[in-house]
Amino acid sequence: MQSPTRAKKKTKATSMDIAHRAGVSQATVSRVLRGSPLVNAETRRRVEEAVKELNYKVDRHASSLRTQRSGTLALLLFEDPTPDDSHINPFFLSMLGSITRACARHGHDLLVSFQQLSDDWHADYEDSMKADGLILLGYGDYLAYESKLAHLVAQGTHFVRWGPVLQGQPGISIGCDNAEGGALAGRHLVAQGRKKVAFLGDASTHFPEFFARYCGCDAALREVGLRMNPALQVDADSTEQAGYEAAQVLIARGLPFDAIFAASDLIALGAMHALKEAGLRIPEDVAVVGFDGTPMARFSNPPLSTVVQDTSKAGELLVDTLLQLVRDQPAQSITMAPTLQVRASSGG
Amino acid sequence: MQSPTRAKKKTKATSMDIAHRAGVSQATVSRVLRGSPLVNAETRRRVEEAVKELNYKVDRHASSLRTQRSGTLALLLFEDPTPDDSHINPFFLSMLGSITRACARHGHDLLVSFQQLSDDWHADYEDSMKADGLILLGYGDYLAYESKLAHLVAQGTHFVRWGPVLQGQPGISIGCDNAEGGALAGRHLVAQGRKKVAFLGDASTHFPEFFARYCGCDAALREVGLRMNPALQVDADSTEQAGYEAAQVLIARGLPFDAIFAASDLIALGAMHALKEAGLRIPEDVAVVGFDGTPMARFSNPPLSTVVQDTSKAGELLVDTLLQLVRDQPAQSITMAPTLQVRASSGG
DNA sequence: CTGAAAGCGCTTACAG
DNA sequence: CTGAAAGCGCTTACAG
Repeated sequence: MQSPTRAKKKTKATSMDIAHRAGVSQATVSRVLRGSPLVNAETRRRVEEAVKELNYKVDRHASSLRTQRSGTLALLLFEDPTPDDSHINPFFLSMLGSITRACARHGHDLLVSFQQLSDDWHADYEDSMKADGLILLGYGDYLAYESKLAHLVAQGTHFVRWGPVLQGQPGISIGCDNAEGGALAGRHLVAQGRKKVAFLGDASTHFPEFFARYCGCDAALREVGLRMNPALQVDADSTEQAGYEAAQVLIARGLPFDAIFAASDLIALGAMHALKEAGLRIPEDVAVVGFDGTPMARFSNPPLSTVVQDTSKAGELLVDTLLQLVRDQPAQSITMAPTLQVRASSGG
Repeated sequence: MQSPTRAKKKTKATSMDIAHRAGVSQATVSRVLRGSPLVNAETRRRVEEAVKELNYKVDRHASSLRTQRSGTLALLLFEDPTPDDSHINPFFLSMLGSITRACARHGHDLLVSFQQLSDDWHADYEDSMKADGLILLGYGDYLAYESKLAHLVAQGTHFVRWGPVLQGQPGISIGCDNAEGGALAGRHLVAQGRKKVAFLGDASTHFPEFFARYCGCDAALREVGLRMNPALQVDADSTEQAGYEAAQVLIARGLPFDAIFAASDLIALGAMHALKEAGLRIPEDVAVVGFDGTPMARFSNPPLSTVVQDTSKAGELLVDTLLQLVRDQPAQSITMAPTLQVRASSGG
């Protein structure tokens, strides 16, 4: 099909056109559009009419240039290393959804961008005035990340980060209580009579979120005199493939285990795959609990128990907090409480 | 945790500052930054050095105001009626991901926004100069939609729509060959020996995509002397809940059927739920095929056969085509070929 | 309550 | 190859 004949783009109406039509000065048009209280009601009416007739919209760039505010927030999503093109972590995808909604509710636009951890992102968006503030999202090696955050703080950039609230960390974070989430999983597994809980996911200071989940689970086991066995921990980043391979490694070690606590749902899903291939029954032989509360956890076979992070609320909090920062109001880091969703994978 | 003492925001460097520092005029700075060929190599070097030292970024609003180009594309995602806050259709979520990537590759920013079909979106983004062009995404009643598209064309707005390429439709579309997708499903079910294929999803001109899927499946059955039975069709929009309810309605009708072709994966997932509750075995009693190729299709129980739309390629094509339009280059609608992913739900 | 005027930070003819 | 100057479309003191 050929390109249809395109209507020649009409030259856009400006506030000058509105002024002429309404018989007022351009300044008055601007006052009406900004909702200034010092405009006569009748004048206002005439202007609004002209605006409607000419289908006028304020030019965003002119306005932002003058006010030095863009009315836009930027969401930077990190992925390092670059994953398969089509499969962004579903947890971040739902965050993206709720952040977009929260922005809309607050009358802001949202600029979305994927970044590599290695990129020179730390000085771009706000300096070029594209956005009034930044939302940072993504897994990745925290130690590599921290200096960039410090740089942002030094530059006076407004930003919030999704992630754990850590001692002395630069900037403000909104995050889930990962230790509590781990404890939820651990207590549940203990209640199911499990004693040998394996952990799939990196458990070091490079990934403080995973590490806290591990520690929380360990703490829960210790409440009843048990503990995590480091020999039952296998590194994995948050992909199905990594979970699959990690579970194979775990099985190959030949040590007995009766439960897997996976650092994310994606890891858990991959692990279940490997368990089934090895002829292990879920949950009879091995109970599995994931983390994140992603949509697909409900649909897996068997349905996956998971520690749920409320992405809706998280998105709202991220945007709220960032907007406070942008307005130079005091703001603080927030830790959210996770909940446990028990399903068949852990024999609930 | 209290807000950390924020470094006082330094006043941003402007091209004037760079000019002073490099000992040239502001105009020359601008030329260097825009890559103008008429700048002396040594001059260029000095300017670039100053830019680096002061960490200067071109002010986007000033630049856009002057050039009347924003370097930004807007993605409008329609949802009507408003669904549960957290669950955006996963198919659109992956489109969002691939569109974001494609934009980045082309050096454009992406503004994301959710819209209600009823909103006054048709004249906003481009008129306010926020974006150079629009990408339209979303399900919804096409008949309600069409007049808005015509309006966009009349206004000379640059846009592409994800959706079927229809006769005489306003504007340009990139879409999947839904009839072919339906045929793929139909032929496969026939090959599995199924004869009574039910269809879950609205099959009317209001939803041309679903309708084409239905017709394509029907055509495939007719190739072997069978046909779709309208009494085995139940309306459903693309949610799990609707699929669940539609399957219950179907079962309640009491007519025999040995396969379900669902208009989307979400519908299929909901339907499988209802089938299992009714004691029907998948695929022994009823084979199920979905549509979209969403990630969770792989994880369902049993894994769901589905007609796959390549979201990666779709995102790339949408952005490419829109950019052609923005540059006033000829562009055309494109129909993409779907593929069939056979899994256990259809006894493959 | 309203208008005239300055200025936000760029880009790009125009002149040299 | 470079600079001086106009102007993109607004917002907001300032004066009345």
